[in-house]
Amino acid sequence: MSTATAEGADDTHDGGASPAMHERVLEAVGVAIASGSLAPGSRLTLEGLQQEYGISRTVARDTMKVLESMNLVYSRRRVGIVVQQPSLWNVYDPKLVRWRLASERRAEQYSSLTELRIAVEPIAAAGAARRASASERSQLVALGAELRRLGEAGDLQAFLAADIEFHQLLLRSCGNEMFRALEDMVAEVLTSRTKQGLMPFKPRNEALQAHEDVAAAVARGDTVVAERAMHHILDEVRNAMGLY
Amino acid sequence: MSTATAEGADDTHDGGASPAMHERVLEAVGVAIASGSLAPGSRLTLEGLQQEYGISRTVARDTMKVLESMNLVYSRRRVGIVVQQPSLWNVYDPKLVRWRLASERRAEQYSSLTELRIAVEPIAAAGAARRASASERSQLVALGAELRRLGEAGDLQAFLAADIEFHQLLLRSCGNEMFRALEDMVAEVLTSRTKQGLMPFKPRNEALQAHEDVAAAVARGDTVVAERAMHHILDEVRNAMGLY
DNA sequence: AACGGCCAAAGGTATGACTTATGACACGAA
DNA sequence: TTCGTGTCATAAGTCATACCTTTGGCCGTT
Repeated sequence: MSTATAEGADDTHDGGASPAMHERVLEAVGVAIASGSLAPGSRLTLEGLQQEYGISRTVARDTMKVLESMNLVYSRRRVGIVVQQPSLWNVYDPKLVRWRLASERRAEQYSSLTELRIAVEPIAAAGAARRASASERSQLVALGAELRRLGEAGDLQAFLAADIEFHQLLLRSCGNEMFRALEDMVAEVLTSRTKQGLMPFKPRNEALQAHEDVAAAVARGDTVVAERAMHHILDEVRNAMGLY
Repeated sequence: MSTATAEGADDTHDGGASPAMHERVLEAVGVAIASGSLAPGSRLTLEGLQQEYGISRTVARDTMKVLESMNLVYSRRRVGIVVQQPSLWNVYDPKLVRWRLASERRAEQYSSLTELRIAVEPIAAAGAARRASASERSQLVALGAELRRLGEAGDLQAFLAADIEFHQLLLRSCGNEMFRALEDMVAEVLTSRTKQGLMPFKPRNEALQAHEDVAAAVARGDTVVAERAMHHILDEVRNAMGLY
C-alpha cells in the first residue's frame, strides 16, 4: 500500500490534493487499531504517517488529534503516537463502533451492544410511557399493529424495517438523550440479527404481542407495564445469547 | 480576553508558545457549546478563533477537528464552523459529559446519567455473576461487608469512597467493555449525590443489605438474584428521582 | 421568475522553520 | 557495581505563509 493513494497521486504538491484525504487516513488507522492489527503499545510518528499515506503534516496531525480525542492513542514528545489499551477507548464513539463491527472482532462488539440494549430499552420504555409526546405515542401504537401485520405476512424484510423504526422511536421519545444516542447502534444490531439468520422465519406470536403491549402501555402512560413488556421482548434475545 | 494568553505572551513568535494552548481553546469552546452559550447554528471561523485566542491556524484546526469528531460542530467551506444540534452530539464522550456537568444544565446531565445507571447496573450485576474472576468476586464481598461497617459507623465520607469502589468494581468485572466505560460517570454521580446532601444521614439498612446481597449473589454466580438485588438498590434512586 | 455565470469568503492542504520536552546513553562519583 | 547527572538526538507542538478548492450569494441575462 502506501503510495497507491487511490487516484493518480501526481507528485505535484497541489495544496488541496484529493479531498477526504484526511478521512481516508483516519479510517485506515482507526480500522487498524480497532481490529488489533496495530496492537496497544505500537508507536507511530507523524513523519511515518506522512510517508505512508503521502500526506502533509497538517493532515497527519488532524488525524491523530481525532484518534487522541477518542482515546485510541496518546502522543508524547520524543516518543511518537502510541496506541492505547482498549480498556481506555471511548467505546461509545460511533466511529469506533463502526470500525469494530467491520473487524474480525465483530462478535464481541455485537454482544456488548446487545447487552446494552437489554439494559437500556426497558428503562427507555418506562421513560417513554412517562414523557413521550402524544404523536409519538400514537405512532408507536401504529407501528405495533404494523409489526403484527408484517410479521404474520412473513415479510421479514419489511418487518425488520418496522422493527427498527419501533425501537428507534422508543429511544427517541424516552426523553433521555443518552438513550437516544444509541438509536443507530440498535438499528445496526437488529439488522445484523436478521442478516445472520438469527431471527425465526416468522416472528413468534409472543414477540408480536409484547411489542403491542409495550406500545399500549406507553400510550396510556403505564411505566411499569411498558418496562415489563419490553423486558419480555428482550428475554428472547437474552436466551438466544445464552445469558440466562 | 484574547491577547491575555496567560503568561507574558511576548510577540516573539516563539514557535511553541504556551503548551496546553490547544487544550485551553478546546476547553473554552467546548464549554461554551455544552453550556448553550454558543447556540446550535452559531458560526465560528478559523480566522476568528486565531484572533480570539491568539493562536495559529494549526491549533485552531486541531481544536475544531476534535469538536467535529465529537459532533459538536461541522465545518463547511465558505461558511465556517457551525455548532450542531444537541441531538447529534456524542453524549457519551467523557469530555462532553464533564463540560455539561460544569454547566448550568448540570441537572439534566445528572438525571440522564442516573437513568443510565438504573438501566445498566442490574445487567452488569448479572454479567459479573456470570463472568467475574474469583478475585473480583471476593473483593466484592469484602466491599459489601466494609460498606455495612462504614454505614453503621455513620462515616459518610469513607462510605462514599467504598460505595464508589463497589459500583466501579462491578462495572469493571461484568465483562462488557461498554459498561466498564461508564465507571467514571457513575463515580461522578455518586459523589454528587452525597455532596448535594441527597443521601440519608446514615445509609438505610435495606440498602446495606442489598449491597451484600449483590456481592453474595455475584460470588456464587447467581445471575438472577444479583440482578434483582441491584435493581433493589436502584429502586431507592428511582424513587428519589420521581421515576416511580 | 428561472437559469447561469462570476466573485469572494472560508476551509483544506502543503511546507518549512523553530521551540520544547524527554528517552537514551555515556560518563563520572559513591 | 550502582546510582545520579549531563548531553544529545528525536519527535511532537506551534507558528507563518502560500495556494487550491468549494460554494453561497450576487448579478445579469433570458
